[in-house]
Amino acid sequence: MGAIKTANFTDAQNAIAVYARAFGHPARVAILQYLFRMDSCVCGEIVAEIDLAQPTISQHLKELRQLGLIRGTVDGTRVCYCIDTDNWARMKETLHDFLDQDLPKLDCC
Amino acid sequence: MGAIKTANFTDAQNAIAVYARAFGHPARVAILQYLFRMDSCVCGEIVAEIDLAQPTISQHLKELRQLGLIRGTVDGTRVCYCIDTDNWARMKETLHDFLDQDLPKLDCC
DNA sequence: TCGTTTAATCGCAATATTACTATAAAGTAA
DNA sequence: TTACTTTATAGTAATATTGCGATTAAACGA
Repeated sequence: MGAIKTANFTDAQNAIAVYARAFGHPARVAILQYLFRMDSCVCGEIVAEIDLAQPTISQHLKELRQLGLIRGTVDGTRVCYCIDTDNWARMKETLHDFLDQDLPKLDCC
Repeated sequence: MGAIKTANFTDAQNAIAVYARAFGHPARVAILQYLFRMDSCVCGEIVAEIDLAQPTISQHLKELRQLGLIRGTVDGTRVCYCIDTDNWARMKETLHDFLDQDLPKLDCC
């Protein structure tokens, strides 16, 4: 075992979990926050911003890229990264329905 | 290795990651959705709702309880679970600041 | 050309997570 | 009491994740 039994759950539930795992590591949170703060494409400086080895950060960037949350475009020897705003919005919509279900304060327990 | 280097990140970044990992498994998403749908305390039926072994679900419930997102109160041989609405709201606040940073559509890359 | 810079990939070790079976604990009901 | 129900815990195996050193790849500049 050790593998998630995705077949037992709905596509929507699995999608929420996949997005959540993207934010489940503080380095990826930090990368995304940095890209938002810069408000534009950022070439190279991400490794300098975060205190992890370059291959480790490269791996985190790859995960975010594969999920579509960021884009990377080659610029000479560098690679420029930025938030993919369309996919970010899509992700937000997916999580919004889940997070924003509010309840009147329960007093049953 | 294999352990997250939390010391390299801010408390806020780590908090976002911890909450996100709670939603990083579809079974925990399903449990929370069920509790929201029931709109009250739910005793016992969670195991019947989700196609995983009882100890596995008990483990997922424990994680959600330790994070404070749900409460469990003993009722005879059963345990009743419900959303902890106060902590749920706190969690939402933490994640909202992160998720709801919007950008004008970038065209730099 | 050759060296430099930058980022990705490979391969590995350490740790974490998921899921189960078996069992225990705690209450209920006969 | 004993049998039963319900949930938690212990222990374990399989898989996933994290992180890094070493290396590679690709583009640049002298």
